[in-house]
Amino acid sequence: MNDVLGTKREGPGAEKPGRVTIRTVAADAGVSVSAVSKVLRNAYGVSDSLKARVTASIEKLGYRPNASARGMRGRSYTLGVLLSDIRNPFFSEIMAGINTALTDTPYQPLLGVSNSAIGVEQALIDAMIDRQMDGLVFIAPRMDPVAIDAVARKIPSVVIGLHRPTEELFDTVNNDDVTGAEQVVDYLVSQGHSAIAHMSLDLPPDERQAVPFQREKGYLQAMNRHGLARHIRVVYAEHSPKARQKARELLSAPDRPDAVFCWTDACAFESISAAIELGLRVPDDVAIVGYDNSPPCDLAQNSLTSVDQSGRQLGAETARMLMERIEGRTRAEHFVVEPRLVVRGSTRNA
Amino acid sequence: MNDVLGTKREGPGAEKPGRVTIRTVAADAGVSVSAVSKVLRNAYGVSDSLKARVTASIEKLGYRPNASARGMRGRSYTLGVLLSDIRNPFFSEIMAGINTALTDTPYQPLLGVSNSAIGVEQALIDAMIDRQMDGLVFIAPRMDPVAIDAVARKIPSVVIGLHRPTEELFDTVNNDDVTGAEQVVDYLVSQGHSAIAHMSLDLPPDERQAVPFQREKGYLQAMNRHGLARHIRVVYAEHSPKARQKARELLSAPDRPDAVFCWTDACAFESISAAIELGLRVPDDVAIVGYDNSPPCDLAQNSLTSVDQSGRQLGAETARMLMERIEGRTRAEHFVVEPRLVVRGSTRNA
DNA sequence: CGTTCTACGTAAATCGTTCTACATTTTTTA
DNA sequence: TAAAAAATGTAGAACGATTTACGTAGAACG
Repeated sequence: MNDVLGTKREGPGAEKPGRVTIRTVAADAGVSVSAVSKVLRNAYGVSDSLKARVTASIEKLGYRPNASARGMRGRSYTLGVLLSDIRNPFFSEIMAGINTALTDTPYQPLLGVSNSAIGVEQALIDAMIDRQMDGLVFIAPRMDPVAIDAVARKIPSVVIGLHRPTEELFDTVNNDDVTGAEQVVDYLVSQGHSAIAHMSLDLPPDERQAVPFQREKGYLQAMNRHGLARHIRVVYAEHSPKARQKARELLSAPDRPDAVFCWTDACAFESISAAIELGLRVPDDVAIVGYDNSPPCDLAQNSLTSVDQSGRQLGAETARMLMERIEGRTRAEHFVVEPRLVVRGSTRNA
Repeated sequence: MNDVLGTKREGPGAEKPGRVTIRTVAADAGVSVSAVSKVLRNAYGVSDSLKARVTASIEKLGYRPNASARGMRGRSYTLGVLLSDIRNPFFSEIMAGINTALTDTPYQPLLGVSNSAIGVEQALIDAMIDRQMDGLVFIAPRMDPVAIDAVARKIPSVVIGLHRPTEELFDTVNNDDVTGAEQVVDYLVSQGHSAIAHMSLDLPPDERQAVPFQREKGYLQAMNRHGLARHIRVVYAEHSPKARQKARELLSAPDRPDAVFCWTDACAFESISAAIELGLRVPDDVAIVGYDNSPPCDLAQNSLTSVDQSGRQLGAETARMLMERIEGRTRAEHFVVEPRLVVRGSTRNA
């Protein structure tokens, strides 16, 4: 009922059975807790002999620092990754790049999935800040850019898929979407197409920095440059199920385009599906192009011509930049990779 | 240089500017820190008036509890989800189910991605334990089942995709893979097929509880039941790129099967690709069946007959079970959902 | 030989919660 | 109306690390 002898810690060296903490290590190595902490953090003022002793004890006891305790004092060594759509196979390439770049660093990436729901996205960010994450990666966020500013003011952030070349609050990582889209149109024109339609994402009109808008911009520029202004036709659709319906409408219209440039692979797969359902041959009746060059492009049933933007590289750069920011860099960096068109059967007969 | 007035906390109510903690709230509401904590945890002994006052202050100040600090004392309200393969679209259905079930609970799921690498998987688990996660979800883990036992002894765990009906240390969530596989074979036989091959995953021979093994078992049972023992043929392949090669070999052999049952959709998509590359028609020359009924099955270019196991439901059940376990349930629960065959064009002409 | 640096260690405060053990009402019961 | 029980609130000790401020040897210096 009352304090039985032994209920409370008995002297500085004692501890609960089974639980290995920094004091267990200190006791085992015969040094102070602070000394162990120094070794853990590679801090200044540690002799080789002390370091060796402590390291041996850590190894022997299988000690692992408690991340919550660390989080209370500063670093949690955890990076939050905000994934707007787990279904997008391109994003998994990015993740692979991030994971690889973080191997052998003390940082651990943990993902939150928002499914493009803005409310969820904000809640997820709050949850990550509550959890003392050291930094945040946004992958193709849907939320209000102003809200991102607010977050970046609180915590080091890198955003993938948002064009803000003069942003100072956070770093950005992108491919050159305008150029990529132009490449697509240039190529289709070179193949003899002229009635080239574009399928984009249904976005609020103020999101000029968003990826779909940039791709649309490249499409429009190139169409105009080729003197195809009268063939310009942009269709807006939401995500997958709706995209197929829109594609069906587009492809069954009397003035059907002879090529469709879809803003993302997923949309292109839906378009191929719609074409097949309508009895159209790809590419003979209609050529189809996607964006991201995600793994399914390579399947023969898709054989989708697409724009490659090297997700792994983007991911790796992102991880590097975020770590730099956490270590203290304050000037923003904006990384842009050049996209590259990969031609496959959806635009050309084998 | 030395302690300037104001450097240290001045009395219990003072705090660093900008940082809203539980004491800020307590000061604002004119109550004790413990009282606020009680309100936060819905603990016993709080009057309505006190609760109202505290809630108002929390709202007004925009206070959010620090998860690290909570983690130090017990709950971190974070659930770790171990995803063995982020590319698998079926897993994203599971995630959607988990997310939905966790909305309006205090728990936040965070994902770790292992890409089926066993070393990474173990490291990820350690990282999650270091971060004081309240519970763990394993989605189709590849690691040694004995290692899972060790983890489950430390932290409440639910495992999806591991058949252990008598396990007491953790809960499991599955569909009945044996039945599902039997349904596939039964259906193919009813459609007149007999030379039905099976593509499975290349696994160490001791993993009897793993999903691919269960599906193979169902395949074998059904084949035998139909008197098709001499047609039994199982091909083992690793993940995607290798699977296509194996499928190509299988389908270009002189004794080519007239139907292929693939252990998972991804494998089936690769098989369709291989068939097309070889100039074979699906389903006329070869019928193909997958497992999981993931979203791409529905695309016309795949039109893949597949076994549905309702990922959303599995995910929701998982979340429920894990929360129960965290709240104290110790008896294991093993949830099994009945699979259901969804017939599409890959086995039947439209 | 006394003084000043370094290099190496340590003690103790601190981070923001939770939660046990009381203290103080208020209500119920006898 | 006194005693017991229930309801409500508080003080303060954890939790496990980091980090500041210092103490103590030697080494280097004049």
